[in-house]
Amino acid sequence: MSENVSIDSDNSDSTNSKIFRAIADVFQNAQSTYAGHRRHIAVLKRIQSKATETGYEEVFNYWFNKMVTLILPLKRTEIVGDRIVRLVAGLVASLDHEVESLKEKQEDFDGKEKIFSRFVNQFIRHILRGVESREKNVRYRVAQLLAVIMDNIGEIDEDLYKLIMWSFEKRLFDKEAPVRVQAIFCLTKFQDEDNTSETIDEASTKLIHAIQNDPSAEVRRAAMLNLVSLDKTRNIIMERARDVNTVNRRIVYTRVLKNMGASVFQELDGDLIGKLITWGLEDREESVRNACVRLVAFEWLNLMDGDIIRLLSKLNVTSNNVCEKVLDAIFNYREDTVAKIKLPVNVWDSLTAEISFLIKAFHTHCTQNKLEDILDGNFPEASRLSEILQKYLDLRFSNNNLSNTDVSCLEFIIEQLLSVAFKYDYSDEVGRRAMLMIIRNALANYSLTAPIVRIALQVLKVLSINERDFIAMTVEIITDIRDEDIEKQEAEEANQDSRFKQDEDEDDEAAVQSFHSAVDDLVNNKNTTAPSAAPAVQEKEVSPHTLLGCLTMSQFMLELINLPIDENVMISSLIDTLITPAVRNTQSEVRELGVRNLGLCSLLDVNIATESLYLFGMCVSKGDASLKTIALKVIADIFSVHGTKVVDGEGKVDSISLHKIFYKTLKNCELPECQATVAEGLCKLFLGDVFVDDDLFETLVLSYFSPANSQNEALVQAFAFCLPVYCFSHIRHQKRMVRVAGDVLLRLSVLWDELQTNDDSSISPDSMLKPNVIFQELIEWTDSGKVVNQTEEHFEDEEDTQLHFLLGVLRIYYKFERKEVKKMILTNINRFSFQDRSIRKWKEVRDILEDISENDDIDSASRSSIAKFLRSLEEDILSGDADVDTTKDGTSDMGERLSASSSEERMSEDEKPEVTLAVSNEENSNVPIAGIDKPSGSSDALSSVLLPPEPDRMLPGDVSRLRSKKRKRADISGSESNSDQEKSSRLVSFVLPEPQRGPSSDSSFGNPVDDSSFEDENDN
Amino acid sequence: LSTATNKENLIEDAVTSVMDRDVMAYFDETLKKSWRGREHWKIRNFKNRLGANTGDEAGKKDTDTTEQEKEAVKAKKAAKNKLTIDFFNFDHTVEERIFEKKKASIEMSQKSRTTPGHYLLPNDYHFSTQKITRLFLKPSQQMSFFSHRKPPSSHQSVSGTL
DNA sequence: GATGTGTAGCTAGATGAT
DNA sequence: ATCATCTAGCTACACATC
Repeated sequence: MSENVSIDSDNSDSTNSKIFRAIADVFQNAQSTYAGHRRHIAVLKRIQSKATETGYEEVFNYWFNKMVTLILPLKRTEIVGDRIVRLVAGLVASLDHEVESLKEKQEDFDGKEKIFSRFVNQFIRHILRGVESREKNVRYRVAQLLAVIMDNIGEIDEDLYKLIMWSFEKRLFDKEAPVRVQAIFCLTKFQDEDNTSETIDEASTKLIHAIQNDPSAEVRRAAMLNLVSLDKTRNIIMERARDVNTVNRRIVYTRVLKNMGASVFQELDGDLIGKLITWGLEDREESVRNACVRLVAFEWLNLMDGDIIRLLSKLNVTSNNVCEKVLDAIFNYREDTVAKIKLPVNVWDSLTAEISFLIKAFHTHCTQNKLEDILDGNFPEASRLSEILQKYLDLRFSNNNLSNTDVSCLEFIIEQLLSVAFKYDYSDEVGRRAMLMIIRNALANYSLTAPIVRIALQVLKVLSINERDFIAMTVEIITDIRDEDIEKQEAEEANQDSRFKQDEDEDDEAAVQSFHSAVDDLVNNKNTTAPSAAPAVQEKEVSPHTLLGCLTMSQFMLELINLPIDENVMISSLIDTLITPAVRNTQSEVRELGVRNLGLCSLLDVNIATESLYLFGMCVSKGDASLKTIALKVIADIFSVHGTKVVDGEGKVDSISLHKIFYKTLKNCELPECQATVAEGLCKLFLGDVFVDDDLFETLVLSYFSPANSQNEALVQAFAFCLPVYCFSHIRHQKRMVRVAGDVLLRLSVLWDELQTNDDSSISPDSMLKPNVIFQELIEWTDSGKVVNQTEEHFEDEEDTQLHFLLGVLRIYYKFERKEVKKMILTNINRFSFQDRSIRKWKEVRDILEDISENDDIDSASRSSIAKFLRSLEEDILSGDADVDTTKDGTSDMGERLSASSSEERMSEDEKPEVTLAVSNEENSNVPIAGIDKPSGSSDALSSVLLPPEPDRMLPGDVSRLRSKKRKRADISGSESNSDQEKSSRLVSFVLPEPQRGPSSDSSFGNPVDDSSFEDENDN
Repeated sequence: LSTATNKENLIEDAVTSVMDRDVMAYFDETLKKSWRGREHWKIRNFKNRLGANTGDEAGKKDTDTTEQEKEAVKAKKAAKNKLTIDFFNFDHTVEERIFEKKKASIEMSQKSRTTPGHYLLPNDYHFSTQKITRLFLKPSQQMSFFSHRKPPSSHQSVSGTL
């Protein structure tokens, strides 16, 4: 249509030209500033109106479209574009408003409405011509225009809606993120805001898809802020509190939740609020934490008129463990509010869950900040506190008609009071004694929940004269509970007529029976003294419920004490009468508690630890996931406390067997929690220098990078934290990393290579880090400049430095067969530091690199990286330096280390540089190496990684990673190659999950002393 | 153990704990941003380098640079503000190019349209030096690793409670 | 895909308006 | 006094460029 209108620029008087100039004039002025837009809009409306009246409506439209078209190519940041867009928005808004008001007044509505509709219709259709333009700026401006039009228009007709929907469906997947953002804005208006049906409308569905799947943080943000808040969409919006983007996370607190006002407490359930606040307060980014603090301590608290109690009740204090953090935030950021807290004397008589919690938090806060005056002013004497505690204990336990909520509320109050009591001032002896009485009484006579028992024992310990006294009291209580239970049972048995509990008794029968036999075993085996209780009582045993109670109490007690057991006869008796039988109990809950208790005892006594280690090993080997986890923790703690003296000796457990258990657990992807536990435990032990084995350490590093474990967040995060801490905490640690780094890199590169080519694997290729990233991380970890507490040892010892790692990698350079991997290595060598002064090694590095540069087929990036490296090397190290070898430099070739049976063993001195050069030349010709190095090319080595390591197949391909020098050595001492192969198969099996292969899988360890020592016992 | 040894140990432990605290704080600080390990460590490295480079210079240059920056910013803003479109005289053929479509795709690859992880962070296990120096079974008991170094054989790592 | 530049979205302190 | 508005400066992310 527009094409019919010709522009006759010569005839300046023509109406056409007048309209053109009038419109152009408005645009010309409007582009430079927002000021005057209102006037400009009025002018445009007048032009349009006049043009329409005189039959020039289409001319107006033509020129208007033309003007707007001119700003379409402007890039996003061009303010001129935004101004014109705003002008259009203003015009549309004004016209729409006019039509609406006319509609209300019922005058001249039809005409205006039609004109407006025609205008909007043709305009949208016009700019939509650019919706798929090749120019991203055009697509952006088109989407932007559409968005602001939608913002300012009441309704559009069905056809237009469909057209826009159809066009913007595709723009949601535009290559350019800003276009997608505008597309989101556009669709926002098409959502059904008061949708009550089950289904979600089309537009919202698209926003939901974008909020979760769009790679651009800004698009997800736009979707998050514009998705309508319905029951169905709320969780989807709130989960953005864990968005990978910091701003998005922050906005959940500063806008989404803030804008909800007090309705959050109605619309979100308590669990979700708890999670949101926990996430916010624990976020790694300070800005997010601050945003969350502001929301809670300012917005929400202000909504409650500063009433902390009201806020706590909104947060369901009894079931939400976020409240502690919330109060911390309030205490730290709202000193105004804290200053207003006054505890009236009578508050203690009518405690609620919320009040008691506030009291506890307030007390903790005052204690931590040493606010003695406030403490004195608000908290009563210890004796009074004990009365208060007694009162609530009575309320809880002297009344049989309590509802469940009453019970849990009272228990919550008691727990808070005990927490207060734990940090209380007991300088008043009367108060101390009063409290002591009540605590002892409560522990002995009431059936307390585990959290209450725990805190009560902590209080008891504070009140006791010394640790021995504490132990004596606690053990006495435990014994009393047991005896009383048995007496009660006897009494019940005497009353033969009462049979209403028959079923339960029968159920217990079996457990009791096996418990008996277990105790018999124990007594016979260990020759320990029988419990001091009368022998006749032994016929009856405590009920499972009481047993659990005793074990729990014993556990909490043991967690609090440090005295050696040989100074504590009472604990010995506890072990004999309670703990050891529990370990042998068939009920898993009892057994787990028993193991935990025995573990805690082991921490106190090296002999118990040594004797029990076998049992713990068995638990790991044979137990279910939860028993395994406990036992692993026990073993780790035992090593942490006692070191390695608990193993390898007369009658002691073999450390090799334990190591095998660690290996086995670490590679068992079926039990990720156990993997994570063992990972953390081993890291601790390496950090404590309890373990110093290079092979085991290498396994840890491989587990970290293994694609099989990439989904095990706990494991990955443990390593991500511990490995750098290990490497940077001591130079010895770092040297261990240096020794394994080359081999780690090679193995993982081979594996990555295989994953890229073999896409049939169940493991997706991108679940593994690319070798360059691994290489970079290893370089970082081996940078001696990052080690803390550096001493002279540093400079004295030139062995196993980062340079050693570099040299090791370069010496096996041609093992990295894939060109991509070679490039990744070469382009990262400049990350190595030049701290090492070992001239001879640097020269070897130079020689190898020069050789690679000359002879290997590498791309320009690699080549320039080498050149750059060599330049820096000349300048920093080799400049002006004669051929003097300044170091003692006992060659420690990576490969040789691998073939050595012991990690600590130092290398032979016969290494010559020319050997390496010869190797390089050999590789240059790209001739596959013959002989034992590579029996069947690379694929064999690769398949050995991916295939389950068969026991009888000793992975010949893997020997190939030993280069010429290793070959020499292997020839000389064949016995060592065996151990290397054995290690290979073991390590390799870690990298990928082991397919289920039944019990024979252990044989892959190939060690004569296998861990079958942990296999037999339970099977009888 | 004699009382003398105990005393020495106490003193040593005190010194140790101070050193440990510093070292631990250092590690917690430097590693807090790379808790997800892998991929994500890169950002930290990048930042470290920037910090290291700018550390040395200060003082006089400060004013110079700010002035220069201000000028530069002004100049740029001026340049930007200058851009105006002539709505009276324009190239009428431009419209052709503006609406021209592209042969190549202007859309995202099919693969990047859906993401299983939904761009959410994983659970944060909050590993810290505090956490890894605690015993599993007795979380209140801290071990000291970082400066309390003895030969592995005579190792007795648990020191004090806390 | 590494690099330097630009930008969005705060954050804090100053200034002015009510 | 309390509340808006403005300004400079900051950082993580996005963009552009090679």
